[in-house]
Amino acid sequence: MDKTGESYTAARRQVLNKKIDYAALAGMADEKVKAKTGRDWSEWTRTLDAFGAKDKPHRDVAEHVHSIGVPDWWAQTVTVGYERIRGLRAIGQRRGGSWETTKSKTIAVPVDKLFDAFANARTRKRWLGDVKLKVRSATKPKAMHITWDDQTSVDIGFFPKGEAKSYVAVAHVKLPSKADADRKKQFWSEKLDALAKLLTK
DNA sequence: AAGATATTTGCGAGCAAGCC
DNA sequence: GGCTTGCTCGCAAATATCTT
Repeated sequence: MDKTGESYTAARRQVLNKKIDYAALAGMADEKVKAKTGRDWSEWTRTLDAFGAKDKPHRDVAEHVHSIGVPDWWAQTVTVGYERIRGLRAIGQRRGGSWETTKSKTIAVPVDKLFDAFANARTRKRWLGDVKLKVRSATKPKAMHITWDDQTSVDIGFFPKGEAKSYVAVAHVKLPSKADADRKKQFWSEKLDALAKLLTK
């Protein structure tokens, strides 16, 4: 790698486009934001800096954005994107500094069966392995909440998707660091695959 | 390889319940 | 009472997968 050349290129890109990769940081393409909110990221960054968004809580910023005429959902997106650009938060980081990661999977099986695979300890063991967890609560074929063996918490949601299909969404919250979040994401990715295989077979 | 379709992802809101 | 934590849900873009 040619470090000098790289940073040189990056620097030049900044000068020429003055955009850097805000879009990548924010996780939302520049054209999209521009189309929906009337401003692209560099403009938003300027606008919000001027507003003093850096020192304000999310809610206030989102409200301000909304008051400018941006629709609900986009107000959130813009606010979160800004915070990421400014380094106030990273992907997966929640209020209070904890992290979360989500994983979901569509499986060609009715919700009941899917729910069962989680609710039934024996079935669960077949794809999840022997994990020490505590089921905090379980609501019919809709959702389930679990306390993991490391005190983190796992939220699981089950949703029907047409006739015989359904999908499960796993959210692992309260992770202490990004490394943990990454690890859990990988973990769930594998387990969910295993689950799909098991049920689909 | 382009286009169409399906799946996946991250996030906050709002209400309920629990705790100081 | 007021604050924190838990529970559920919907949204729209991004990414992956399948067609042709």
